[in-house]
Amino acid sequence: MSLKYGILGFLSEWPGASGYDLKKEFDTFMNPFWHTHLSQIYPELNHLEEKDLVHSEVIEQTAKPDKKIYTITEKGRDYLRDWLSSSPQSPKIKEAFLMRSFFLDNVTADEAIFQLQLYKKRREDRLKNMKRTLKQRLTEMKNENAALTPRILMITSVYKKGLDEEKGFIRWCEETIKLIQHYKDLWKKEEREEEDILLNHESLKDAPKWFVELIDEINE
Amino acid sequence: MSLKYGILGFLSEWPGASGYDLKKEFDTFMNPFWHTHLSQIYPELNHLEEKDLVHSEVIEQTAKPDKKIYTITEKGRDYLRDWLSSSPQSPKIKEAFLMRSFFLDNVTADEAIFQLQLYKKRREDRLKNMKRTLKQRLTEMKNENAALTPRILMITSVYKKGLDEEKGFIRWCEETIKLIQHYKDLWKKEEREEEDILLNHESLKDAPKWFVELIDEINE
DNA sequence: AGCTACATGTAATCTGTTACATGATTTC
DNA sequence: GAAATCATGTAACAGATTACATGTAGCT
Repeated sequence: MSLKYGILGFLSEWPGASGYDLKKEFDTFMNPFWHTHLSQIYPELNHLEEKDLVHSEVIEQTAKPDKKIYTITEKGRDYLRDWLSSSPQSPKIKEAFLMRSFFLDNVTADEAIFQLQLYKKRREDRLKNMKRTLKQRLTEMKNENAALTPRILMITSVYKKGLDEEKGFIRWCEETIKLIQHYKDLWKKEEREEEDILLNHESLKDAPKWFVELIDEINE
Repeated sequence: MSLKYGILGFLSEWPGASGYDLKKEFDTFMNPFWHTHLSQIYPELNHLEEKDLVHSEVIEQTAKPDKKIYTITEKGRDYLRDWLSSSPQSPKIKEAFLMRSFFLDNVTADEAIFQLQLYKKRREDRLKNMKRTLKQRLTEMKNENAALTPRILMITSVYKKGLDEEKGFIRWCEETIKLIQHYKDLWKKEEREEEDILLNHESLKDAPKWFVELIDEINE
């Protein structure tokens, strides 16, 4: 549903991209907020052209396969602006790893910690790549034309959020690992039942700070 | 792909839920990380039962339609644990509103600000609902059995992240609104071209702090 | 009289992913 | 000699969404 707008949005600023170029952009520059496949891009481009929202031109190349480059039409720009002005919906969230974490009491504390460490690494890699891509693009833009534009503002703002998302997940993994380590004994069922740790202020005294704060926040 | 694990995970802790019950849980308790539809839940439950991962029982009700309640089998628990121990993948992010924002230079500054205000409201509503749900569940758990369990730890940790996500988006909307307001003139094309604002330290002196910091962070 | 909650499903459609197909050039 | 890059697509399958179907009880 949103893919077509991503394509139109990208073409609105960088005309003359091919389907293959677009895929590379989704994998790098647009990676903080969207991903897709070539097998979805090509039919979508054909569909957009049928509706006269984009227009294509075949470029013959030597030593490389021919390519079709696309330009957005005026009708396409209107269509994009209509979307940008339509009422934004509440996000439809699917965070597979948070779902996993929600049920991590089903495995051992060590396994849970291991999972969080692995996921933290994935997010660290994403953060590194994002920084690299942003730096590269800002440098390119500076070299071409050093003027600050609305375009650069919005890109920077979205990247700020993208980078913060990665940092946020990395921090959360670390905090959650500490939490599990602190309460590791709870995972050993044998040691429970006798003396239960209660969900009250005294028992939470030396628990990680954020955990205590959350319990407090919820109880006003 | 992950839906079945969400169902198994939920049934692993709250046995005796119907498809209808599960939908309510996805809409409330599991809302911070997943969403789905009844028309996806019912076939999935039948599929899980065919594979002996869950087992159902029809409960006849008076004044209400009959319902089928589900219990996870031992095979189902193994299947869930296998998933929980499998290697977590890098997230496949689709944030429609960030994509929108990335292209908001295509509409006026006022329209962009309006969009961000609307989206901020959506996130504020989500935050309120999440807090309400968490408070309610923690209260229920306390009343039943005040013991701190791995289950409660993981739920709390995931909710901490869910709440932070909402707060993070709300803050980002506010910051981005301020940024657009600060650079509003850039959106009026006529006033540009004459004297371009450069992407350097002097021109960024009175720009929002986070914006300057990001530019610095990227340049090491 | 109309709406919401309860409860389970199917059908049609749309979106997304993996696999397949082709073929030249460049890099390891 | 194998793998990656460039380049465009189709086909099959999996997952997600909207619409349709049915019917009672209770609330406004």
